[in-house]
Amino acid sequence: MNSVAIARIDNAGPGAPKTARGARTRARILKAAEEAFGTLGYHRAGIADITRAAGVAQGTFYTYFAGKEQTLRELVRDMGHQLRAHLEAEIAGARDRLEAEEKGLRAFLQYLHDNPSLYRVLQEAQFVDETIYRDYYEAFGRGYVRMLADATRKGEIRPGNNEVRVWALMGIANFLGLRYALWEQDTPFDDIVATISDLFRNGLAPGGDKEKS
Amino acid sequence: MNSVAIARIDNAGPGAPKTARGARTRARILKAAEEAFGTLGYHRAGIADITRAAGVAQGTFYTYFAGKEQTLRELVRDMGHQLRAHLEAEIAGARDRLEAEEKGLRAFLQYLHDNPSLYRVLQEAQFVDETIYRDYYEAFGRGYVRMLADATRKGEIRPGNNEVRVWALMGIANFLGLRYALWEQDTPFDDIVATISDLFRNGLAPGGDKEKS
DNA sequence: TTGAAACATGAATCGGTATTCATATTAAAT
DNA sequence: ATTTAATATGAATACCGATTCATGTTTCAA
Repeated sequence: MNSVAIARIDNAGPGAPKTARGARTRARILKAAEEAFGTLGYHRAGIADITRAAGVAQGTFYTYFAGKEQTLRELVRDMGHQLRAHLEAEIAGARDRLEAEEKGLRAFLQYLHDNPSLYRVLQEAQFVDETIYRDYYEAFGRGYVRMLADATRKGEIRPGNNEVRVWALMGIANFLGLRYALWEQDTPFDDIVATISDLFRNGLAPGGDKEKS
Repeated sequence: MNSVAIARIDNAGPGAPKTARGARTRARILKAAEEAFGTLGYHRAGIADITRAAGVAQGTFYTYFAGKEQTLRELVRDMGHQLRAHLEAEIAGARDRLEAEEKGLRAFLQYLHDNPSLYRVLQEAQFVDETIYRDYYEAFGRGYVRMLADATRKGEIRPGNNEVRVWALMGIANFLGLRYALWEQDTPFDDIVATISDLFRNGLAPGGDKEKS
């Protein structure tokens, strides 16, 4: 009885699978959780919804996850990695920072359109445990600031407070994504990117455009 | 028994108070709900938390509100009105659109700092009932687009897709507010406004500043 | 003053759901 | 083939919190 209890406790953590079968099952559950959280939302989604979609019994969930919240945590981490990897690949060919911003924004909009769960999972995580959310954006922001610093050094953008800029840029992408990639696709991504590109190249103020390369 | 049931049902709605005392109580409950939702979050905040803070019994809550969700709905409406009224007043003296954007951003940051509940209540509403959130931003956006259209007509800003711009601008304010007004106040609002103002006046691209008035 | 409507109470109800557990089944090693 | 660890099961548990309701108290008009 005692040994059983200890075994349970040791097992309480993530319980990494030790078998191919286990790995498959765990992955199925995680994907099912992403879908459930993404469509129903974190609170409305029950463990039952997740396990039903994964095709396993409710108890199986706890073989691999310590609870609902840990699952959300892991999902945010995974989805963040995926997104970042995707964006980095997409902006790889850019000649300069402004072009990278254009490519990055377009890629982000498209990615959100194709993976709508990302937005909801991430935003909801904010209210389940704020540190999940903060960590995500602070990590994202740190990398972004580094890129802007490089660009400043290369003379591709004006000197300025790059940290503030980064949060502004993340806000732009976030809201445009919500409005034009998730809610209504009534404006072509090209138009959106062109509008924001014009903002970055010329600002909002009137007056002659700057020289183009 | 039947008449009682009917009376209950008729009463189920908002149950507008008919007495000064009732009005006071309702207002106390609403303010308590704002605080509870703002600090604990919508899901964690229980009716008991609200009524305790308001100094009334749990049942009293249902004398004035149909339920937890309706309360959130009403809060978002109220807080939205307040914020908009405040911002309109703050940008009233602006000479042109760019100055209005500066004043508006500074006022928004300050308002968020002073009323931190706004952010959380609004953002969480998104996942309780998306229409609450959409309505809020679409209403906000409509007014904003009108202002940019005016500014375009007056030649204060470059022609462009003002709807896209508005969503970008709302995103900027939102993220800067979250980062610099709610999370860490490590950067003076003046610096933030100056950075964003430079973005609006000159873009990110290098090259000579435009003429100043 | 009095009676009815409005307001207030708080304990009980009631539904829901995250988590546990005793019990099978399956996979790999000896 | 046998044994043991890993996986899987799903009903039972256990808790939580939104809502209700029978009852008491206050307000206010007549």
